[in-house]
Formats: sequence, C-alpha cells, structure tokens
Amino acid sequence: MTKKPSDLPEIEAKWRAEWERSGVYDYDPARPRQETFVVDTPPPTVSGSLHIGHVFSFTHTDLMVRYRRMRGDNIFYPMGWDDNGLPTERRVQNVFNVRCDPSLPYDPTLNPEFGREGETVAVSRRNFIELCDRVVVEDEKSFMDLWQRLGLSIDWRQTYATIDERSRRVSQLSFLRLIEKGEAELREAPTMWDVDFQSAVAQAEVEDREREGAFYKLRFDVQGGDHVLIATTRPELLPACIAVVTHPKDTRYSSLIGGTAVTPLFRAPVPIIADDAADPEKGTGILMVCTFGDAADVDWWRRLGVPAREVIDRAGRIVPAPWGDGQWSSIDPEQARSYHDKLAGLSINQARKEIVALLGDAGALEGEPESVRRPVKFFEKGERPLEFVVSRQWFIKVLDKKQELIEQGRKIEWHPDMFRARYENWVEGLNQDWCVSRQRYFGVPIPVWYRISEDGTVDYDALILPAPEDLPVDPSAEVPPRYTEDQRGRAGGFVGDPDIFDTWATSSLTPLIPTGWPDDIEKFKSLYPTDLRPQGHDIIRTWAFTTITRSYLEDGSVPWWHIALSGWVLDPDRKKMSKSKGNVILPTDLLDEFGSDAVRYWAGSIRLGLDPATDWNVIREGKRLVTKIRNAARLVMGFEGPSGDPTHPLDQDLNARLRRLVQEVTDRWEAWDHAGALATTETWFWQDFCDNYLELIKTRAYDGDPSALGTLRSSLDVVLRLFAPFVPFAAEEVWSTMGKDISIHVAPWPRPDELPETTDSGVFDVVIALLSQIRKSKSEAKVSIKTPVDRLIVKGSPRDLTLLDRAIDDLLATANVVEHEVVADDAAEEPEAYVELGATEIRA
RNA sequence: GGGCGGUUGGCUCAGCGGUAGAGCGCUGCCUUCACACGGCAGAGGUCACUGGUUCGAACCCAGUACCGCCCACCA
Repeated sequence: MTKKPSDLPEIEAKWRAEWERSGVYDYDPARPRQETFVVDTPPPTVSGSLHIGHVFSFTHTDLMVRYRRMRGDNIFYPMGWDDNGLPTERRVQNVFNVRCDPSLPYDPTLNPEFGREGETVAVSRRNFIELCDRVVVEDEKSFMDLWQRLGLSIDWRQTYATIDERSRRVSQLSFLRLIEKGEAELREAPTMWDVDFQSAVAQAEVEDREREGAFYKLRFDVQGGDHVLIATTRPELLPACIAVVTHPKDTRYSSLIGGTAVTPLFRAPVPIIADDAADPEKGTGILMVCTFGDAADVDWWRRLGVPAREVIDRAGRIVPAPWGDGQWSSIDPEQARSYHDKLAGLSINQARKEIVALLGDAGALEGEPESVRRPVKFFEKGERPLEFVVSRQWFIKVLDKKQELIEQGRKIEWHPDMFRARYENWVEGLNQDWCVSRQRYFGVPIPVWYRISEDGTVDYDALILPAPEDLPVDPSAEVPPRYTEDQRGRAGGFVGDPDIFDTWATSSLTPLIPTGWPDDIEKFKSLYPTDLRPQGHDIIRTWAFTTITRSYLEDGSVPWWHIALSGWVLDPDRKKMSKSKGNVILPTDLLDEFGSDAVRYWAGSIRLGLDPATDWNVIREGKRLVTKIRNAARLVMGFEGPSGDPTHPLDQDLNARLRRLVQEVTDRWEAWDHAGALATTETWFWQDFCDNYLELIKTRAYDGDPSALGTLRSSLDVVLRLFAPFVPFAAEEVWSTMGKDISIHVAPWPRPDELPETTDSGVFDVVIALLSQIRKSKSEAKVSIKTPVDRLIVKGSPRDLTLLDRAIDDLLATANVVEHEVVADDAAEEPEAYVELGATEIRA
C-alpha cells in the first residue's frame, strides 16, 4: 500500500468507479418503509456557481446518510437539479448574448454559439427556452462531477430536474388541486414588483437594504384652514396621493381630522384621516398615502375604498394621467395636467429630481431636505427598489393558516432546534399570501386558460383547466379541451395564462417529485413522508416554509420528520464570500489540493447550524489523519500470526476503551452530532491507539502474540468503520487490504457487543502514566526516545504496582529499560518513575 | 423595535455543575525500525461583565455590554 499524496486522485477514481459498478448506493424498492431512510435532497440551482458552501452542506447530508446505511437502512438518496427560474435565464442571456421577446415567432434554425459576441439578439420564447435547456445540461454535468468527486453516496438512478416533464406535471397537478380546494386564487391587487425583471415577487424573496434618502417637507393646503407640512422620502409619488394620515391622539393635527387637504402642484383634494399606525415621532407626524409607496399605503387604500391613482408603470416610469377625469380629481385640472406632463415618461429617480424642482419653484417645499438612511425593500436578486404595482397574480393562501403551519413545524425535529424559532418567527410575521406567478419565461407554466367573452374581453373568472391526465401543459402553446387553436385570442375563445411559477412553487414539492406522487402511489407510500430535509439555514423562509406549506395543503402531512440545517461558509476572515469581493473559494480547487477525504473531514468537523470560517488548517489536519490511518493500518496488517482473544491486560483495557468509544460515537450520531462523533473517534485513534497502545505492544506484536494481534486487528476493523462516513475513500482503501468481501460502506455499523467483553482494569492508565514520565525524562535530557534506560525505579501504591506488574514487560520493552526496581509506597497518590540515563539521573 | 445565537489560551473551536481542553501557531528536543503529512515535552487563559442559586459555576438563573444572524409598514 502506498500513501503518497500524489496517489490520491487515482485512489479516489478507483473507488468511485467501483462503488458505481457494484451499486453500493442503490436504493432497494423491495425493502419495507421502516427500514428505509429517505432524503429530500436539495436541488442546487445549476446555473449558480459551484460554491464551497455546496460542498459543506452536501457533505453533512452524506455523513448522516452513510451512518444510516451502515446501520442497515435502505437509503433513498436522490439528486435533483433546480434549473428553472431567473438564474438560468440570466445565464442564457449572458452566454448567448440574447434576450427573450415573447412576441417573436419561433425560429427553428436559430443556433447561437456559447460566448457569442456582438449585438444582443432578440429571440422567441420557445427559442429562449431551448437555449435554457442547453445551458442547463452543461451546468448539471459540472455539479454531478463535483458530487462524485466529493464521494456523495447518491443513487444516481434517482435524479430529476425541476423543469423536467415529471416535475412540471407534479407542480401543475398540485396547483390545480389547490385551485379546486380554493387555496389558490387569482387576484388583481397591488403586488411587490421588480421594475427591471418586470415581474411580481413574493415576500420571501424580498430583502431590506440600507439606502441614502432624504426627507422633503411638502406644504399641503388645508381646506378652510391654513396648511400642513408633510414629510416624505418619495415626493415623486405626490400625484398618487389619495389621503393624509395622522395619529388620532396627536394634538398637533387632531383638529384637521375629517377635513380635506389639497396636494401641492396637482391641487387634488384628499381626506385627512386618523390611524393608530401613524407614528407621531416620524417625519412631521402626518404623512401622505400614495398608491403605492409601501405596504401600509396598500392597507390604507383598501380601507378608504377609493380607486387607485397609479403613477408608476411596470418598467418603473411615470405614466400620464387624465387629471380632472374620474379618480384624478383636482381643483385645478389644468395646472395638474401641466405639471404631470413634465413627469410623464421619466424614471422614478428622474421624476423625483424634477418634482423637487417643481415644488421648490412653486414654494411648496419647506426648508432643506434632511438626509436619512433607511431600509428599502429590494428583490433579493434585483438592483432597483421594489414598487407596488397593481397586477393580476396567482396567490396561495397562507395568511389564514399561520397557526396550523406553526403546528406542522412542531411535528418536525429541527437540528439544531433553535432554527424552529426562526421558522415560527417567519410564519408569524407573514403579511402577504404567497404570490406564485412570475412574469418570466423559463419555468413551469401556470396551467390555466381564461375564456374570452363575446365582447372580446378576457373573463378572468372563467378559468379553463386542463384535465389531470393531460399535464404537463403549456397554455401558450397548447389548446384547452374542446377548443381549437384558431380560437386563441378571439372573442368567445380563450387565452392562455402567459406566466410561469415562482421557482419555490415547484421546489416546494421536492418531497413529492422523486417519490412517485401521484402516479405511483405504492412507491409514494413507501417513501413519504420523507425522513430528512437537509438545507441551509438561509432558506428557511423560502424552501423549508414553502415545503411545509405545500405538504400541509396537499394532505395535511409534514414533508419530513427531520430537518438538518447547515451553516453558511465564510471566508478565512469571517466575511461572506462573493464574486465581487474576489474571495470565493472554488470547491474543485480545494479537492485538487487536499483530496476529497480531507475536505470532507473539514465539513464533518463543523456542527450543524454553525457558520464556519474556511480554515485551511483543519483541511490539512484531515489530510494528515488520512495519512495516519493508512500508516497505522500498514503496520497492523504487516504483523504475522493468528489472532486470539485479548488475554493480556493491556489488550483487554484497550478493547474495553474501544467498546466505550463505539457506544459514545453511536450516541453522538443519534444526537445528530457528526462533529462530536468525528472528534471522539479521532482522539481515541490518535492518542489511545496510535501513540500509546501501538507503541506499547509492538514487541509482542512482532513476536506474534495472538492476544495483541487479535486486538490490533479487531480495533482497526472497528475504528475504520467509525471513520468511514467521514473519509470514505481512505476507509475503503484500507478496508480492501483486510480481506473483506463487501464495501466498508455497507458493512455493519460497529456495536460494542461485537467486541470481546472486557473491562478497563486500569493497567493501561498506570502504564501510560509511567511511559509518559519516562518519555519526559528523555525529552528533558534531550536524547532520542530509543535511548536505553540504564535503571528505572518505580514508586507507587501497592494497588498501582499490582496493576503495573501485569503489563510491566510491555513497558520495559517500549521504554528500552535495562534494569528496573519497584518500590511500594503507601503514601504515593500517582505512580512515579525515576529514570537513569547513562550517567545522568533525572527525576521525572 | 421583536426573535435567535455567540462571547473560553495568538487563531479555529470543544467542554455545559466538581476548581480549564484540543488542533493550528509558538519554544525546545528527537533523522524513531507504520507515519517528519511523525513523535516527545513546554510556554500561554481571573472561561465578556455584574449580581444570584449552590458545599462548589466556564457550565444553572437574572441583568449588562459587545458581535453575528433572522424578522419588522421603510412617511
């Protein structure tokens, strides 16, 4: 057996191929549910970059899976790819330099090259989706390579993609059932909207970012009175102002309540209303309600029951407004129109500057703007602040079942448990139903058509739904039952919903997709609810939440019994890694440099839920451990002679310590503490086994003592299995030299009672205490450890000396003692060694 | 503003009721016959702070201060 680091790639490749060939990771559908361990594997976003965080969290999953497999479980460990959604669209746009224009016709000859230069080309939706399919194949391959190099014990026969036919079918079918139950609804309402992507976004995809802004104090006239100053950071929304709100107990403004204010420039009369939600501390304590600046505006607008004055379009520009007409009432429509004309067509930022100038000129701006930093809502993948735009979107109702969803969460074991609180926190804080429709192209289409009335208007209440057996469907390309294509878009005909689902609307069904729902109910029943959802804690509010929700809505079930949360990997300086900072560590580089086992060791040394800093030292430590295991095994396997039961006290003690270790490590695993399992095993192996035991019994081992040989071999056998989940390549490599006919990864997990029943007599401790003192003497004398001890005098209690007597030969041989004497001392607490080295006498 | 974590030797972390541990780093020694990707030994900590419970607290309780994460309508 060789152990040069340069051999690692070959060794890894050899075992990968062998595992694949022999099918050690295959799921066996014939075995019953109670023997099966089902993983709801996270489907990585394939168009995202390979990240060290992936390696980290997927290793955590694999550790538990390998432990369970060795415990005898039938493992269902599938792999999914999340390929629909924005990341893929973005990548296609960049890679092929194209953009999607749904109005264009399909071009079957279009075949752009990777990395195409030149002008951006507009392509049809169908062409665009074809390109998405192309990049996704490439991306999946690089992930698969990474997983295989890492040694993940996935059953590669169980794979799916969130855009594949089965996923589309499951996603659409589940959604249709929600419509049937009244849990999914089409609503026309103000929704958070990204003006760049031009799509609705869900609450879970929104994040706050601190932005510079300024308070402007606007002077509103009060009818039959003076005027009032209203502070706002968004003066460009002034034309959309529909009311003014103050706190009912704010004495500064109480006399105004019930009255009417008039907006500057546009001269729109708006009611002055009172509401507890108004904060007297903020701004001037009185604010304007606009359609729509934020979620509070939406509430007030609903309560007022007046038509909205929408001034921002879907691309984030100011729209023209018919002042003096309908809801655009103004005391001076002419003036309103002339001001508004100056804003129409401008972007939000331009409009803000312009209106500030206009207000200033009109003398309606009080004082200097006061700069403030405040949180602004952004789409997590977006670059401009979100707006509220009225649009028609599909929602899944969640607000009416917060309590039930919290209850569902309590049926699940969270590892570590503290993340349950984060989940509950999120559910309690929900303030919108889940918007699942997106105005994008690459994703699962919403499987709905709408009837077009005889007058040519779309009747959104008249849904036309596909038959379940026809799923998946693309309503833009396919015709609903009993209609023909020439009725598309015609009066009396139909129109397909042009939108797709939010990526989480499909990802939330990952427990259902690979388990056969609903087509293979036998398979489904044997795999669902699943056992384990592994994921990062950063996506509790999205993936964990939406999955719990969908399972609950589908049949009241929980999707899994356990959820294991892995942390977020930081760079060596505890900073978040990001491409822009240039501190991203590529997992493939890591594997090249240190090997899979060492990288897995690093991941395995970190407990669930912790955000680790990348620590090169720990990875190196893993590499050293691998070397140590190989070398120790080489020594043990090199001894010749038959194995026997442990009859020697040292062997018995070592064996007893190993039995204890097995129990403790197993307990750690059962407590979801892989890091504890690793640390405990490593300490025993390195200290008890290598540094102490192996050195003490070498002489007997070379002499072929069956007690020593038996103990060495069974210890190696057991400890290798304890290490196997962490360092599967090295463990298998060594195991294969031991004449085993099965892979270590399907070998039984060690049990204390598979080892001879011995107890720790204390001989080991006494001998090690003395050996340590002798070593110290030699170290202080600055001589080699093999320097002979001319004379050794041991003082100790009669009890310790009795223990020592049973193993003194091993001690004398190991320490290279020429002559010794044992002196009983009733007062001695610890045994003491007096060492003579040549002419020098040293008391240890 | 609400919630959840953390604060232990230079660094990364373990310990979670009996008066401090590991790895790395540092210092000295050992070319040792499995392993120098090794071994032996050493220096280094009032376990954030303040009270309390206890015979006894890094560990339990209360509070404080920092740090981090999550959430919150952000005029």
